[in-house]
Amino acid sequence: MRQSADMIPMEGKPGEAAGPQYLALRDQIAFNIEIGKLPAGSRLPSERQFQTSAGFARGTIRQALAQLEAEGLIYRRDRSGWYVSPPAITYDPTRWAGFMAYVTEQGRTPATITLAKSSINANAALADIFRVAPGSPLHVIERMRTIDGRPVLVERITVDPALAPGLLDHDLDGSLTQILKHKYGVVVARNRVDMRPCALAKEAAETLGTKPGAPSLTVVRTSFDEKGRVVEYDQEYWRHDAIRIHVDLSVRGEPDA
Amino acid sequence: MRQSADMIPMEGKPGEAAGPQYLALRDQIAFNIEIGKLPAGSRLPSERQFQTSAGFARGTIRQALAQLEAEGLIYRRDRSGWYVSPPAITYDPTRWAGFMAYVTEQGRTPATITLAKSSINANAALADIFRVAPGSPLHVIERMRTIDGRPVLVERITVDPALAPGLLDHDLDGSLTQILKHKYGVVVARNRVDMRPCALAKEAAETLGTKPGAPSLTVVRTSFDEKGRVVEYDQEYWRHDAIRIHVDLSVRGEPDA
DNA sequence: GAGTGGTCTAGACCACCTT
DNA sequence: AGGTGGTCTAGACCACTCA
Repeated sequence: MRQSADMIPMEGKPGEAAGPQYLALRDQIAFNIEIGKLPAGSRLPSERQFQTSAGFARGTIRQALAQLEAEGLIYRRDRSGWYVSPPAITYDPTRWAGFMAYVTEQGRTPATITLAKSSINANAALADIFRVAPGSPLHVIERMRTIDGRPVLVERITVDPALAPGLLDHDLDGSLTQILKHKYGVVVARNRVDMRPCALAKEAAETLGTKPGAPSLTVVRTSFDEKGRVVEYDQEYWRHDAIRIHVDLSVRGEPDA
Repeated sequence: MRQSADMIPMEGKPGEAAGPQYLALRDQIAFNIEIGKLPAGSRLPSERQFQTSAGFARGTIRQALAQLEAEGLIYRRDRSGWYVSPPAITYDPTRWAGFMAYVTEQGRTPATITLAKSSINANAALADIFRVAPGSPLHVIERMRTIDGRPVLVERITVDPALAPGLLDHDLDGSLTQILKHKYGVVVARNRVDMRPCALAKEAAETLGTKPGAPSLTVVRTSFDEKGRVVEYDQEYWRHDAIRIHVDLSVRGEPDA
């Protein structure tokens, strides 16, 4: 039996200030998410069902959905449908725990899939980061990580083989930092993290099962050992609705806000 | 004299892998930004000029522009046009400097405009944060901040009047933390920062001169004094292309990435 | 007042996921 | 095979900005 538009009947919402129609539809969907009529992970009616039930053109529907996506309330699975976003994971760059630990702590189920491992020759940018000559060999690992089965990030890790020869022969689905520490005696002493909102490039979008341009958060992490050598250079692309940054600090330096 | 589409002639770009037309147009525009033909702050040709020169329907043009906006390469000024984004400001939540200091340090010109100041009664959420009874009076300040004349953030600051009576009578265009420290002897000892990508709500969008749904970064900062009382609760909404987070840390705790 | 982006319509075909 | 979202067209009118 086909599912009709009103199998997930949307509640109306008390009148709002007039505005564009797509925002009214956005409000209505957001309202239904808030009150739990559309629980996390559930699927929204199809765009064409909205067309019928809401009476707008499909473009208008898609504007409302794109707005909700930008807000992090819903996400899309390419050519499958729109789904309500699960809660985000909180990430604290000053705490020293990895993905697996974070996610487990927060009552969710993490998983890692290694997509590719290869050896490349350093281009100018990488040569500069690792302080090696351009063309030097570097290990590159590409992984995808999921929370409760939903892909939330793709990452590309670069490691200097001088510090970890034969690294690619290990099982890389766990903690890389652990492998570096226990198998190679390489210990991370300093960490640099850069974050910025961005949009998914085509490739990353494909492996995350979404569309190029989907909003995203780029996290670039550079790890140094006690001698200041770069141990690990990790570029992560997160679904923007899956992560939340939290930092807790005591004062040092001069207040001047 | 009217400006014709080819007053900013767009360079063609070496052939790319086939894909949607809007991505091809995106690549072309991004290329022209990279090579400096479209410098930071400059205005792009109008959508209708693109329609003529690129030969696509306007919807397709707008898709390319929205993609570039999501990537942070361009931004819009409502009903005025599309502009190339200036470089982002780097923000380090572990460093103890305010907006004015950051921006100046990075060779840019900051400014603050106080939009509104008022007294409200705490709702449930705020009462919980400040540990006061619901309905207790609270100071609320709304400000907009600009870099080189471009609005980049709106913020809403809440302060407990018990700690700073008469705060609203001061000039609030400078550093609030300074005022609290020097006029009221209130010193911030601990700081909590939460960040997450989001989309601008209607009001914030209007004051930033953009459209609801424009990508954005929410930064919520809670400041405590040495006794653990909440001194300042600051909700900031940043244009997502204006900010970049940078954290530099030494290891503490257990590595487990 | 001319031009801009913002919103909206009503179609169409396609690639891909799902069953 | 049927349904989904992804892409694209060719119009239209509006609110607003800017000179």
